[in-house]
Amino acid sequence: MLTPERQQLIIKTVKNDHTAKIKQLVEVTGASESTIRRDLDQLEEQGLLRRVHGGASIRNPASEELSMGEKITKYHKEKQAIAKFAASLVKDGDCIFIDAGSTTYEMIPFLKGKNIMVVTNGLSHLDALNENKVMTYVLGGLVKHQTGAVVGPGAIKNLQQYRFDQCFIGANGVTVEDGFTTPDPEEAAIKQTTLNLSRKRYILVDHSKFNEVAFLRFSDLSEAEIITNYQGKSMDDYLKKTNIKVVTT
Amino acid sequence: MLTPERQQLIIKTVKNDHTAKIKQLVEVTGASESTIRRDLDQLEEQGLLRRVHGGASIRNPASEELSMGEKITKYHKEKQAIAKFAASLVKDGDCIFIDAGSTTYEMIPFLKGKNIMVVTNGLSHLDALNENKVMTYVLGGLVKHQTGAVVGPGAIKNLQQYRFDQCFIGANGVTVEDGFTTPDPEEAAIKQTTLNLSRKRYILVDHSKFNEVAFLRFSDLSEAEIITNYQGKSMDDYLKKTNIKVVTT
DNA sequence: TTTGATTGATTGTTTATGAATGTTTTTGAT
DNA sequence: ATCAAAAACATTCATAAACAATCAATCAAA
Repeated sequence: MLTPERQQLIIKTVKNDHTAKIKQLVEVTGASESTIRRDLDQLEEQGLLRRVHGGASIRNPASEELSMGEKITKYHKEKQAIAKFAASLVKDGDCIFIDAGSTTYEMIPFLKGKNIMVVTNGLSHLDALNENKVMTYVLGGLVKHQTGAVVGPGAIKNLQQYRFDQCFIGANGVTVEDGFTTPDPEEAAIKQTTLNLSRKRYILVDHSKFNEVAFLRFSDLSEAEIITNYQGKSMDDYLKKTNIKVVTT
Repeated sequence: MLTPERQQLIIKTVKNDHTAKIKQLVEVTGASESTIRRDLDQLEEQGLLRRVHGGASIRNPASEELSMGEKITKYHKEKQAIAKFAASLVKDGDCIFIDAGSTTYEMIPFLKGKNIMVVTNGLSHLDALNENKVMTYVLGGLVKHQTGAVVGPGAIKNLQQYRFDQCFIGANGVTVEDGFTTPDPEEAAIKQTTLNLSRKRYILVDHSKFNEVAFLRFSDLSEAEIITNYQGKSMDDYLKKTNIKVVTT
């Protein structure tokens, strides 16, 4: 048996049971104990599993589930800077919508103590909003467990009862031609509806979303202002269509 | 059995019962008392549980980061038994309402895998519903941060779009004269409205709520059936007014 | 044939475990 | 409140299992 094949088998076995003894792996692969140990060393080096006395286990057995607030997100520093500026636009007395998503989530600590009303479809936002003593309305509707967002026709209908001074929306792609795009149809519908109900409209996107296109378009560039840390090319083209606030980390 | 597997099992057991004796853990894992003690030391070190004389418990509610599901609740065993029976009444295809509260929360693990639709106003229920792969609608409205419940006129209006095969409601007080009572006006309104929208109506209350009266009455005894572990006096008087299922721990 | 890499066996070392020890804490009776 | 018994505890120690390190054998490529 070849080395890569054997290591694949090891990974598969460990993943399957969440844990595997050396003896099991010897039996499964037909290799010797020494070889298995060497494989485990390598696989741990690559971060694919965790060695424990007696065998191996998957990497994160102890810290089972982290809420989204605790998850490590890409470009966290950048998102925080974007969110901080966005939050600075919110004035006492405002009624605002905060979209589900990791960038908008970062706004919440910066809203602390403000006398505002927040509506959100992001379930993972609720704890943070609570901690920061912000008056919160949660959107009703189907819970999309994967992302912790509230979606569906019921949510749209519920949403239409509100009017917002400002809304803060995330996006997965931004281009000059296609505007703002996102992969999920139901979330796209929420974003679209929200934009229609808001006086001031902000899209929060980090640099990695620029010049990318996702499956569904939910708005033209001109419909909302952008808050980002992007400073790359085509900036002039973007600026012809809408206002952009560029923040630096 | 490998260390991580054993420790996972310990965590799972402790989480499930909110508390576990060393002897139980010895039995469950098949390890010796010494090993269990060492594991508990480590797990406490990692902040995953709390050691107490005689065993371990989940961490105190003092650290705010725990969801309600993990908080220590009084009469947990009893509530679990009540909830288990309640969940057994739910059949595939049902649309049900689950009220916010610690007793109703305990139903969720017993709903695992059922092909049902759940509507809830309990935000702390959402994670558990997610984990157990139950299709969930969250009620929209004002988030009452103290209890993690959705309330308010908007919530009532949102609620009225639904019709339920069954509803499972909590209460803080039950008496023959005053029926079901609860301290919070807004939550009372939710309970009342829900009862009106449901075909089968169940109130889940542990023994400590019997012959107690809270501030607001939200229903007469005859309006709903009771699931409880109460076996005290006046049972005949209660039975004249409604059906009571008594469960034993 | 030589070189380098991989393997499996052997070595002494380290680690996890469970039993045994005496100590502390809890409990219940006075 | 006080004391004695029981339960739970921390600590120690011996042992068996798992370990890292080493080395010779094997195999493939140069």
